[in-house]
Amino acid sequence: MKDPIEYLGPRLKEIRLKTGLSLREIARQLDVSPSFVSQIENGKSQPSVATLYSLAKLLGVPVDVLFEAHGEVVPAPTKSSAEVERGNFEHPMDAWDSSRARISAVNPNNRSVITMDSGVTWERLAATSEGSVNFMEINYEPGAETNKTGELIFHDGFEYGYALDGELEVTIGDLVLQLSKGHSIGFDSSIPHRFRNLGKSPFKGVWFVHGCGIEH
Amino acid sequence: MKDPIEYLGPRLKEIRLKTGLSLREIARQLDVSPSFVSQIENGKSQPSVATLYSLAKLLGVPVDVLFEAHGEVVPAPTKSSAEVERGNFEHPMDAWDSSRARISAVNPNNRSVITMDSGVTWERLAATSEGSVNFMEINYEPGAETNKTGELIFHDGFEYGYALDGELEVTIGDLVLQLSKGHSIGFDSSIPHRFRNLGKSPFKGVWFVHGCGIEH
DNA sequence: TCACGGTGTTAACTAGGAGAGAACATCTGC
DNA sequence: GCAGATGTTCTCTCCTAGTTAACACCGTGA
Repeated sequence: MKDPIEYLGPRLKEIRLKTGLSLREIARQLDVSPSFVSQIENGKSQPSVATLYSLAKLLGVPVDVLFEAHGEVVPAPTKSSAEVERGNFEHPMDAWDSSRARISAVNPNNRSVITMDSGVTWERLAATSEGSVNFMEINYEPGAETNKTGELIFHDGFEYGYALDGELEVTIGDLVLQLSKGHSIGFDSSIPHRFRNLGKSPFKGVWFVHGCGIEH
Repeated sequence: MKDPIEYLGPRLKEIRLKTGLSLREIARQLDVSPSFVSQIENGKSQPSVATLYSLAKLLGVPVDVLFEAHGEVVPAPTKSSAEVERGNFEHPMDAWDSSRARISAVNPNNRSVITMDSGVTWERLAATSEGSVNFMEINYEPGAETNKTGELIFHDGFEYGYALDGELEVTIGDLVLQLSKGHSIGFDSSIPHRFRNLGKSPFKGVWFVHGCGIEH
């Protein structure tokens, strides 16, 4: 039996490529040098347990899978299309300014709307006074995706979603799942993720994003 | 959040003791010095990935287990069907224990359910690892109310709601409003509040309760 | 065409810690 | 008493995790 640790490097690279993150981006997040990440992936060096752990966390996989010899390669590449302009801010909970009201009630035809890339809209469900929170209905038109470049995004905090209508392909780390009416999810937003509507009808969902107030 | 790596040593010791192996025996098997094993268990030193791996293998546990905070390995994530319990706890976000998973996906017929007083149920929408958060679908049968005594309740944190179906009378402070499909609210939970279903059909809504980040 | 930003790779180096080895203080049971 | 377990805490060494270069390779745009 060969040493499973030999596979660690290649395995890491495989998973990283699946997430679409660059080696340098990983390094930036882990606060190590890019060269070191390269050395790890090529088996020229080994991480400490600490970096191994945060590496696994960042990629959204349990540590154990890093020791497994082979994972099946899922294609899931990209597909770019027409260009649109986007609302851009680095964190989804900064989408709206926080209000001062302690109570907020919103009815459906009265919502504040933000239009993102290519058929993605956010409608605010409550004008909260909390700065670190965003409560909204998200809409993905058929073909729409979080990021038209196909890259996965990540940010501090947690995200919770409830599917109201339509279907949504959700990719979190190397986990891919299909969300349909009534399904719900919750996940650590620091795991790289992406949503895509591969179906024929628009997807609607109740979404809740909140930061943990951690700064880096 | 504390560094899970701090737990590694104690966790190892705990598991080792459970297996009945002596520290020196472990050292012999791993081909390292007994003192080093001791240093690891007491957090005075950290193993390399290689020794960490063979350590886990020797103890017969997946590596991930070594990073979990405290005992009770028990992999089962409460997958089974609707378990029914009576709810009494002081704060709605303590309704379920926080899980360790960073990603949680739940489908509608697989939710963990808590039955409250008089026709009120909570169904968990995500087994979050955040302690201060609760993401759920709430159900108010016709005639059901938050508190059958008619009193208003309050607690720390914030609450956000989205009405899926039916009607709900919401009282927050001296504000009374009617929630119907598509309506949404958000409010400071420290304001005394109460919900009542005065209609003829059950009310369903997506609810999100979260504390102010206070640890307990 | 060159410049510039991105990507991943390798070499040379260093500081810190992984791990050794001894000596320590317990407990048994003979 | 001693001989054998157990786990702990020193001190010390040498290896290696992680650095800073500089490297070559794209694209893209001016």
